[in-house]
Amino acid sequence: MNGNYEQDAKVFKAFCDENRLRVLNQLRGGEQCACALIESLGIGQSALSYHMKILVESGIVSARQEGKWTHYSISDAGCARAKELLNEITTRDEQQDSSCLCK
Amino acid sequence: MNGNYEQDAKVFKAFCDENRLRVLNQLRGGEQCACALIESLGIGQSALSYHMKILVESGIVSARQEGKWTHYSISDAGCARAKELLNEITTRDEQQDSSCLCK
DNA sequence: TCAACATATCAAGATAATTTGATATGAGGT
DNA sequence: ACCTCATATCAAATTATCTTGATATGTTGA
Repeated sequence: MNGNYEQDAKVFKAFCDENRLRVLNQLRGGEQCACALIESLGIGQSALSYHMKILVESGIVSARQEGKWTHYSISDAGCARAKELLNEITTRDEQQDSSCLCK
Repeated sequence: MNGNYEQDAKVFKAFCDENRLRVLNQLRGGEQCACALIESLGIGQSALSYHMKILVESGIVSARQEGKWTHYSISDAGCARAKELLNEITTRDEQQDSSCLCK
């Protein structure tokens, strides 16, 4: 763990909201434009935009502009990074000693 | 993806708060009791208890009572579950068709 | 049983995240 | 240039999360 908890927390924020999980689930089928997401999630345009911004900034989703449409897709690099992070966070660190002083 | 987004989001909430990431990082060194965590994180007793509850309920941490002390440790099963989930969420689903109707 | 301690819970306030509606930006077509 | 459409941004209201201090619960040892 590198110590920049704020940055790491940001990555996982992608996954800790129901609407964002719904978006991600839909993107598992492949690239989608905003209009398709709005329709199938039954969410306001403004709310979707808000969540997509968080997803893109976390690195988990990438956005591609095509004329007036924005197409979103899951970013392999971003996901790989998230998996690495999760591994790191949950793997024992032999450098640390665990001696608990209480008792 | 199973569709219970609320439950899945709960798992990732373990990782999206700075203080919880600090706790997890410290637990990578092995089991720790609450008093050790309070001291090294410089956090109030009540606040730690709040965060530990979230961590335990997410399944990522397990608690072991020993007399008046509670010892916390990273749960291998919970972490495995989180990794599975993350994999599922970020893996392409061939069942879904990705046709985007716009344009 | 009582006092001391560790942790949990509660209620209040503080802060942050989310939703909504209104407006801004920017692309395409006329 | 103008109009329309897709998306982004903003401000306000709502809701969720986090912190703090006070109190409750449960354990240990005298």
